[in-house]
Amino acid sequence: MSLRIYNTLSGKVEEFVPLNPPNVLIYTCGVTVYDDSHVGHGRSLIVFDVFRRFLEHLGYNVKFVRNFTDVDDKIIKRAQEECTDFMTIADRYIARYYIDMENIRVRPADVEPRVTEHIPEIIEVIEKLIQKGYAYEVDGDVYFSVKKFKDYGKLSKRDVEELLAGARIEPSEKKKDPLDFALWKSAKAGEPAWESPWGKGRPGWHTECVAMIFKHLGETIDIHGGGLDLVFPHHENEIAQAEAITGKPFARYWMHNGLVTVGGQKMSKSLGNYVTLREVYTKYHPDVLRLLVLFTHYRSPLDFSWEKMEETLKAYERLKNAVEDAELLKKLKITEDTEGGTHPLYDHVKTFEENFYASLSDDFNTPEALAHAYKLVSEMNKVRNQAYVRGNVSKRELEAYEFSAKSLLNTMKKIFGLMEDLYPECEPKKLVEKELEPGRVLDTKLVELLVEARNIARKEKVFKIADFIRDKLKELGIILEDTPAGTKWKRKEGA
RNA sequence: GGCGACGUGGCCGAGCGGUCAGGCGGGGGACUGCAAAUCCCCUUUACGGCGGUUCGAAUCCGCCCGUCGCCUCCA
Repeated sequence: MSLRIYNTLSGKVEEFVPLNPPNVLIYTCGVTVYDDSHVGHGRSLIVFDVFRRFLEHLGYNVKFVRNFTDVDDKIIKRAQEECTDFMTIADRYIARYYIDMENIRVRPADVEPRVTEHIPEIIEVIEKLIQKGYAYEVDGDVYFSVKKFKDYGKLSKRDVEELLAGARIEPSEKKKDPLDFALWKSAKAGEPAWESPWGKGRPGWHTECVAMIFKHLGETIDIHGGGLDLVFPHHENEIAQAEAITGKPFARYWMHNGLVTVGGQKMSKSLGNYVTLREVYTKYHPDVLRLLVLFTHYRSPLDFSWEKMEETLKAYERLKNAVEDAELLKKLKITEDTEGGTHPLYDHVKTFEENFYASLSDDFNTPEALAHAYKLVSEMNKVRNQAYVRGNVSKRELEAYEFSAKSLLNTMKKIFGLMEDLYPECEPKKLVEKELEPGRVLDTKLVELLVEARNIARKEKVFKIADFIRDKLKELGIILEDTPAGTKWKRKEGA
């Protein structure tokens, strides 16, 4: 089945055909490391993390590059505020970024280049642009001449003349044309600077991605991604630089994720309406955030709220219960089969898997894919309910349920990165810097002991004691559920 | 002002020409000592408004109303 994705460049959903199959080259714009990442960054990171996993599932050999902008105005400003150098700030937030990524289960990219480690490559790009007549130097600054690049505006569908009308020009700048953008900024006192053919200075923002892509991926890549807010001017400027140099298409497909909003407004630092990833994953299991992101189509806006997190938590538990309860079902009395033939669940699994991937292939429709997963959950629950009501499970049912649970878990784990700590193949990674809540430090053996004591009380019909134990454990973050197959206990995932 | 999105049932959120979304919530019932989980039924003749195209439109076209994003750093 072919993959179809929306290409911002054409404004249409197109069939995805890599330049050199089975290789796929992807680049996404990473973060500027001047502060902690928030949910808006998280969404973009999660979306492309899952998309990459899906491409790998399709059999592509993916090379994924995601950069760090580790020198820029905001980093320098932050350093000045803290009376330190910009590199200290950048290093700190890169370290914190990695902690965030581990916690929200975003896999590292294959290459994660830093701007400060690519200064020679950036200078090379700028030199080529000057040679080709697309850039000019003024007093140590270098600007790209937008009017020289005839395709300017093709990504963001903007008209140069119209842009010109609304353009404003900073009085301090020396550009010849208001639309021109800085490739190289001459050094100001106290700011980081590197030697260049134009004197000491530092790179402008838009050139880094071009230089890094040329170095790590090549002149034409398959997919370039990022947040919708990067379309203009950042990505437009990248195209201008890269294509001015090579004369070849820079990226064949441009993918942009919708923005995260809060109360309908864009989540951003400047508005102060942001929620850091750290805040989210210390309150909720990381899967809940992932699921929240995947429950909305990647191109639509996603309005974040804690209420929605709470709703998503419930939805997550429904998914997880279905998988986990295979274990519980096993504890019921197992009877011999009374019916022959294959259990209907096998068909539902097949349908689920087919539809799940079909949805993802249709412009990466994760909400629709999830809907198919929940249909399987529903079918599994019916089987489970019947078994519970009867108080026994047939071998045939059990096998079908286990097969379904396995399919669901494997798919969710592999593609969506969910439930990674359920039946881990190796030791689960500890959530870094996750604050230990009371429920988390309770010893498993001690909980089991209390559950056992409570069940003795239940047998003796001393419900006061039984309920007391259940209530108190709940306060400590342990949830008890009595089922025909015994008492199930779990740690609370939520706040 | 220009460009681009979007407005779906109580809420969230897919679908984008004709048969299903899905999640969350609310009500009733089954099961249970109770709770939880799960199942069944209901909440559901949903698609911003007004016209038009069509045998048929939430889906296509036009106009209007409303919300948001980009146009400056931004995932």
